[in-house]
Amino acid sequence: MAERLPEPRWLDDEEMGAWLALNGVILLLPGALDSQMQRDNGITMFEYLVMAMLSEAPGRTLQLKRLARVTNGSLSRLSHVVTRLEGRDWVRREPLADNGRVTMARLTDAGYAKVVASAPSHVETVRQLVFDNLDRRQVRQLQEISTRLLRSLADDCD
Amino acid sequence: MAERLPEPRWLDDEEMGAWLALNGVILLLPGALDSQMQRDNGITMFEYLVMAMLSEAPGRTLQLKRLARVTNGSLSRLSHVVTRLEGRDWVRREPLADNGRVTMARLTDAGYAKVVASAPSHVETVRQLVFDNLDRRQVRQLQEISTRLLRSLADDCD
DNA sequence: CGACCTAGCTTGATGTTTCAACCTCTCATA
DNA sequence: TATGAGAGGTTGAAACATCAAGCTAGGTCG
Repeated sequence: MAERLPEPRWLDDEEMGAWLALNGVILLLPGALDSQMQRDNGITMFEYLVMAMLSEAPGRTLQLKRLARVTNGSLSRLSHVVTRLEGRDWVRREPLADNGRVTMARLTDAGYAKVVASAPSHVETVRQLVFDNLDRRQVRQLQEISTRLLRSLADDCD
Repeated sequence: MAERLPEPRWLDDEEMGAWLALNGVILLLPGALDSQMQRDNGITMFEYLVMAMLSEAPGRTLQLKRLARVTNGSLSRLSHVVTRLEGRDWVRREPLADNGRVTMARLTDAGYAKVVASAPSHVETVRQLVFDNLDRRQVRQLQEISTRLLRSLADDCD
């Protein structure tokens, strides 16, 4: 449990300040987005993400593995979600003829309609919670910073 | 479901890029922190946060309502977590004599020891996942940006 | 004093995520 | 042409969060 390492590299004041603020954001933002989506559209943020990614894919179809990657979710999580979405007739699983171990997920017309109907209120929320609070310069900084963090998070779980 | 509002204020390219990256971060970072904490210390990130906040409070004691606020969690969530932590003898509930409807949470000595033992590996993880990827300037930018977002998130749920 | 109102907290049901185990199919290799 | 390894996917159980309902103690106002 206790590592035998020397003194840990503690955070200094600037780092601690940044960390507390970031921590609050990653704790509150997902919840805020989720509850808006649930209230206005009756779906999870993650379900929306899955369908949104499908809606932009060629043929509105994507392999589950690939879908898992673009949504930053585990394969297991995705499988459960796709099962739920199939139950609502928004997505259908389709086996691939020439490769028996991949499964494709295809967005149905009803699913596409659902995404289209849910998008406006979602974008408005993102705007209110994120971009209305930042100026142009900060938007670019946010992208640069997030991209760097994302890179180190991504190798972690690949 | 469909608002009767005019055209939504869609995101432009820069905003969309920033949003996709930020979205990845808020999707992956909590999971990464949680799984490190679980693996190395056998507790949830949120349980750690609760105990860490208590460890810095005067008398290692805080009212549940207040504890809920500083951890950015709901009262209900907190109540469940405190029950779990009581079962492990890390926290104790203590009614307040002069006001029968508040409940205090006090960190036990064992709980304090647990926080102290868990801190180093946690800090190391935060460093690897966040600060090792940023330069000094970006740390300040991150703080400024996160603080702004946090402000708009906080009035949302008060 | 007595009836209501609200703050603070708890609880149980429901839904979602995670974890570990498992299955099936492909491909490389002998 | 077997055989083993590993990729892709599924599933059930356990852990956790959220939601709505409920409970009790303090105030408030008639």
